[in-house]
Amino acid sequence: MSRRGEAAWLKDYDASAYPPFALTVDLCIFTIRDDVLQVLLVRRSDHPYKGFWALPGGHVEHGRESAEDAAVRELCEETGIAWEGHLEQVRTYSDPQRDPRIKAGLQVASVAFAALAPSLPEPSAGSDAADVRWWPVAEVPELGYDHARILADALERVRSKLEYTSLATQFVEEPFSLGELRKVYTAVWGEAPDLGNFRRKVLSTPGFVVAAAARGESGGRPAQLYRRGEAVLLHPAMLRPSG
Amino acid sequence: MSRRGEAAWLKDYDASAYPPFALTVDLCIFTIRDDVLQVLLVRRSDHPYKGFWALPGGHVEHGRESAEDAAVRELCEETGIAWEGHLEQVRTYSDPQRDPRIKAGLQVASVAFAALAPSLPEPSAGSDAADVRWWPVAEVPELGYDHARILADALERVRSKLEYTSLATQFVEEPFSLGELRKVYTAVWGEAPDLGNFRRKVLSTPGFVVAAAARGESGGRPAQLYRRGEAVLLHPAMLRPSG
DNA sequence: ACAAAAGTGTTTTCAGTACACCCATGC
DNA sequence: GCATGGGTGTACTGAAAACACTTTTGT
Repeated sequence: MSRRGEAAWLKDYDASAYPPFALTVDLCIFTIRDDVLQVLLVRRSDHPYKGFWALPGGHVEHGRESAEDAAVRELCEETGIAWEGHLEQVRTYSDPQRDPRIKAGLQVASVAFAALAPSLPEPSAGSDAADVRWWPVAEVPELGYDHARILADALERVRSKLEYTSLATQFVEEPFSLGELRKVYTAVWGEAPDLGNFRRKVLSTPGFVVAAAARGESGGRPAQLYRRGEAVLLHPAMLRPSG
Repeated sequence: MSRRGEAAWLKDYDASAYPPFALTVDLCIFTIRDDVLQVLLVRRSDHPYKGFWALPGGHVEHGRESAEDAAVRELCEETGIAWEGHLEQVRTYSDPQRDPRIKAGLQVASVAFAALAPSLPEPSAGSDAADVRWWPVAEVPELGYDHARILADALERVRSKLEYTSLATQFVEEPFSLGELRKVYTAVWGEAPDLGNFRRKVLSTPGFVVAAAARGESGGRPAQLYRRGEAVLLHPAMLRPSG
């Protein structure tokens, strides 16, 4: 097939033959504050679901962005920081009834992402949000759209990814101690992995963490500090305490 | 928020304010034929990528379907059977440049699915395909769009899901012998798990398989037959031989 | 001295690995 | 008998679980 051949059919191509979908992204931005897993929610200042708490997100800009690009852009707009951490596509939600705008002839499909971050600055409400705040995942209020479902899926994804990847290191600021890293697992799983076994598992997995020279101080004995290693997958997995 | 309140803003909602996306599904339909993992491909009879082999798929019907619904419908159209097996959403591809129709002003986002099936009837070419056939995954030709990438992602998903779920049972017809089930792992991983260890792992996992009364005959000793159990997750996972 | 956090051993238990061996059937 | 596929046994190894214990700091 030649480039010239492509151009020919493109001239005749009728884009309007296909009814329009809107493509949006929804973000589950997780962090750990006060040793508890928290998620960023915004209170909607516009219809639909005006007044409801919901996941931050927005429209993918047509012709210029992928859903991933849009997620990074929205993350920046919502949290005020240039995103550099891990961004995980969870899944896409496209049920026609999931967004009330179907009644106006618009079917909205949304690509959900999970983002993990070390503790972030307190966010400030943007243009399209009446309020923004971190919520402990156990205390989230009723959410608009199908965001309760999306959040549940994202949470399960994060929990299980901790088991077989080095994802937990995305929640801590470098350099970090093994105690800090263990707190991540404790917060996400709701139960603390055994201290000794945890240390052995992390240190015996090549590339999970790499030692950093410095030592910090807190209340007790200074800890050896580490940075993130190159390893992504854990083989075998670190199993959560109660299966 | 009242229903009455919703109706009010909907009247003023301008759906055309958002540029149109097309939403499609791409299907990686896997089966095992001749003890080899195979995938269904179609040869495109229309632009774009006319003449290229590609994954089957098509447009989500606006206002009437979710991507999952569309996947089931396309599966039926492509393979001629009412789908009852497992359908796994892999991820969504939305890079503006992934589909040449962006030059005609249409950005096409595609939700990819992986479907697993026991051996299916030989497919016949449908209206929008010049040819249809099964391809061993090691021998697939050059593909149109970004389908090589999609297929690679789906393959990796299937391979890893065999490790920690009972997904393999979706590839065999009930009732099945453990030898048949083991062939699934062999085909997907490219290496045979140890016979004895495999049997022990499967039989010791509650709900992986349940014994069926009948016994079959082939060339050798008749095998105990099984049906799929209720278990979905394997804890701990069954690891593939070479990491 | 004592609290707090880091870090080390040790014993038990269990699961994965590798491989050898026995069973039932058709030809 | 022997090929074919089904099925069992066992010794070796290594990692996970549970828990006790020691070390180094701040106050």
